[in-house]
Amino acid sequence: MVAALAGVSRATVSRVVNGSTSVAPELVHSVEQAVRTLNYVPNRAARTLASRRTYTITLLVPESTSKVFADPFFATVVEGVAKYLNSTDYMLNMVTSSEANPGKTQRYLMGGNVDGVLVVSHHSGDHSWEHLSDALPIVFAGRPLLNAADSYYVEVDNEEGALAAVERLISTGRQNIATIAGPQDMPPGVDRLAGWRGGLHQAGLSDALVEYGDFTVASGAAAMQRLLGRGKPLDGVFAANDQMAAGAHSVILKHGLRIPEDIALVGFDDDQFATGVEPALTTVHHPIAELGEKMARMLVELIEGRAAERVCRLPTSLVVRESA
Amino acid sequence: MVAALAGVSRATVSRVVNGSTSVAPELVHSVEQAVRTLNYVPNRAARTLASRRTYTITLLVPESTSKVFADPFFATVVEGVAKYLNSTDYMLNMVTSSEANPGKTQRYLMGGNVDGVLVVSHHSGDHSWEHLSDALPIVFAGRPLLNAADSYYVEVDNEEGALAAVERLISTGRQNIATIAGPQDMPPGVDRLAGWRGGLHQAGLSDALVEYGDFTVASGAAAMQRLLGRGKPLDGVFAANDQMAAGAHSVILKHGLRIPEDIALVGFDDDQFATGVEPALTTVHHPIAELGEKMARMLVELIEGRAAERVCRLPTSLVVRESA
DNA sequence: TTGTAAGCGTTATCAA
DNA sequence: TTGATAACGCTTACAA
Repeated sequence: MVAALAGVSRATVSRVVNGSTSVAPELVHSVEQAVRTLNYVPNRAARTLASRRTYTITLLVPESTSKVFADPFFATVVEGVAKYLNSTDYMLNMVTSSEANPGKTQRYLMGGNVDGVLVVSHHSGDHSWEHLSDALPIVFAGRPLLNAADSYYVEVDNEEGALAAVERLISTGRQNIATIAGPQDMPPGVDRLAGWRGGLHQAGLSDALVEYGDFTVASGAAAMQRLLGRGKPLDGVFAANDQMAAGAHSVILKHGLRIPEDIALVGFDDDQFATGVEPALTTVHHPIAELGEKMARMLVELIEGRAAERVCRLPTSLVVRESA
Repeated sequence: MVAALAGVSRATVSRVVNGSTSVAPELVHSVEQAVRTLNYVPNRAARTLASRRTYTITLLVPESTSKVFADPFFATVVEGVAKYLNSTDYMLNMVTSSEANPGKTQRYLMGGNVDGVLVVSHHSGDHSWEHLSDALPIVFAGRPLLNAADSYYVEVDNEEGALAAVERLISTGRQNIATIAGPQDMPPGVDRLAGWRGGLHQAGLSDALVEYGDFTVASGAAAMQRLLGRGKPLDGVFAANDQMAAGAHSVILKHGLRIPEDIALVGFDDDQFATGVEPALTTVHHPIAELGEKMARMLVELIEGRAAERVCRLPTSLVVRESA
C-alpha cells in the first residue's frame, strides 16, 4: 500500500479511508493528500476478502427475462435503485435467474458474493427466492404473495390510491361506479379492488359492477364491453391500471359515449397509457422510481444493521386530467 | 479450503476447479466429489485478488438514466447481454455515470474492479468514455460518432436494411419514393439515409424527396405533413424508424389517403410501433437482443485475448406486413 | 491514537 | 503431475 509512504502505517491509512473517527486530524490530512497525489483507489477484492463485506447488491431478475425488461415498471424501479446506490459505496449487479442454470444463481448468492438482494418479480408468482431471506437480507418490490409477514418489501398504497380514485368519481357526481379489477392472485389486483369497494361502501353505493381483467389493454376492452353489456346504469369506471383503462377508453368511445360526460374513467399507475389517449386519463400516480429508491435504502439499512421497517407503503396521489 | 480435506493440496483443487488439463483423472474425480458434498463455492474476492481477474463486466449507462431506461432498445440490449453472460462465469454490473459523482465511475472502472465495459449510449453524443479504451476493453452498442476506427462495436447493418426497404417499395411498383430521415449527427440516421439513396440510384429513381425528423412520432408526423405539402407525386415512404413511420401513418390516413394503396410505408426497427398501427407496418427488423448478445461475446473474447473482430455488423431482414 | 502482525481464500511460482 | 509456499491488498484484533 503505497499511500503508507506518506508518513504512517497501512492501518492508519485504512482508518482514514474508511472514515474512522479515532485518527489525528493532521494524519488524516496528510493521508488524504497522499491518496490524492498517488491517485490511490482501494482494491475492492482485497477489501472484500479482508472485511467479508462485498459492497455489492444484486438485482434479481426473474425467469422471463424478456418480459421483465420490456416492462417499464421494471426499468423505472431500477432507475430508482441506481439513483440511491449512487450515493453510497454499493455497486449494483444484475443476475437473471437463468432457467438453464438454476443452481448457479443460488450458489452465487449464497456464496458470500453479495451483501443483499433486491427482487423485482412484480408479477409472476414465482417467489422461489423467499427462502434466501434467512441467509441474506432481501427486499421485495411489492408485497410478496406468500410470507408477506416475514418479508421486507416496499409497495405503493394500492388501497388508498383506489379509494382516492373512487372518491374523485363520487365527488364529480357519479352514482353508478364500476371497476375493471386486476387478477385476484396478485396483491395489487386485490388491494385496488378493496379500495374501490371501500370507497363505495363509505358513500353507501352499490359494489355490484365488477369485471376482471389481467392488466392488459385487450382485457380492459373486453371487460368494458361486458360492463356495457349488462345494460345497467353506469356513469363511472375505475380501472385497476392504465392499460386496462386505455382498453376501456376505446370501447366507451366506440359505443358513441363521451368521456367524461357520459362515463367518467379513472386509471391507476400514471404511465404512458394515461397520456396516450384522448381525452387523457385521470389516474392514480404510482411513484415507481421512489419505490426503487426506497427499496435500495431499506436494503442498505438492513445490511448495515440499522433499524429498518419491515414494510414501507408509499403514498399515492391523484392526477386529475380530462377523463374524470 | 476445506475441499483439500478430500485428499489433495489446495493447488490441485484450484487446478481442478479451473479445469487445468494436467491433473490425474482420479484426482479430478475425487476433488469434484468433495466439492459436491461440501457444497463448495469458490470465493470470488479471493480469486480476484490472487488472479487479478475480476470476472465482472460493467454495463455503463450514460448520464440521463431515466431516458435510457425508458428506452426499450436499452432494455432489449441488456437482455441479450445477460443471456450470453449467463453462459459464462462473468457477472454483469451496472454503473450509471452519475452527474453528481463524475470521478467515482472513472475511478471504479480504472481501479481494476472490472475486466471490461459495455457502453450503451445509443443516442446522446456523449462518448466521453472512449479514452477508457486504452486501459480496459470496451465494446460499444452502435458505431461511435468519433474514433470509430479504433473502437470495438456492434451495429446493425443500417444501410443494408434501408436498401431492402426501398427495394420492397420498388418491387411493389412504387416510383416516387420519399424518406423521412433521422438526425444526421447519428450514425443510424446517416446510414439509413444512404441506404435509401443507394436503392433509388440503383433503380434510376430520384432522391429528391427527403425530410428530416428526430426519431420521435411527432417529428415523423410533421415530416410527412411537409412531404405531402410539396404537392409532388408520392406513392412510397421509407421512414428511418418505426416511431416516425407511425407519425407519418396517422398523417397519411388523416389526409384521406389509403395505406398501402395510395402510399406504401416502410419503417425500421420492427418494434411495438410497427404493430401498434392499423394497417401494421412493413418494416426492417432490428435484431436488438442479438446485438446485446454479440456485444457481450465480443467483449469476453477481447478480455480473454482471443481473436475478435473490431466491428460486427448484424444483418437485417425485412418484415412484410400490410403497409407495403 | 497509532503501529504490528495475523489473517481473508485464492492463484501462481517453483521445486520435487 | 503434484505440493509447498509466497503473494494478492486490505481489515482488524491486539499491543504499545
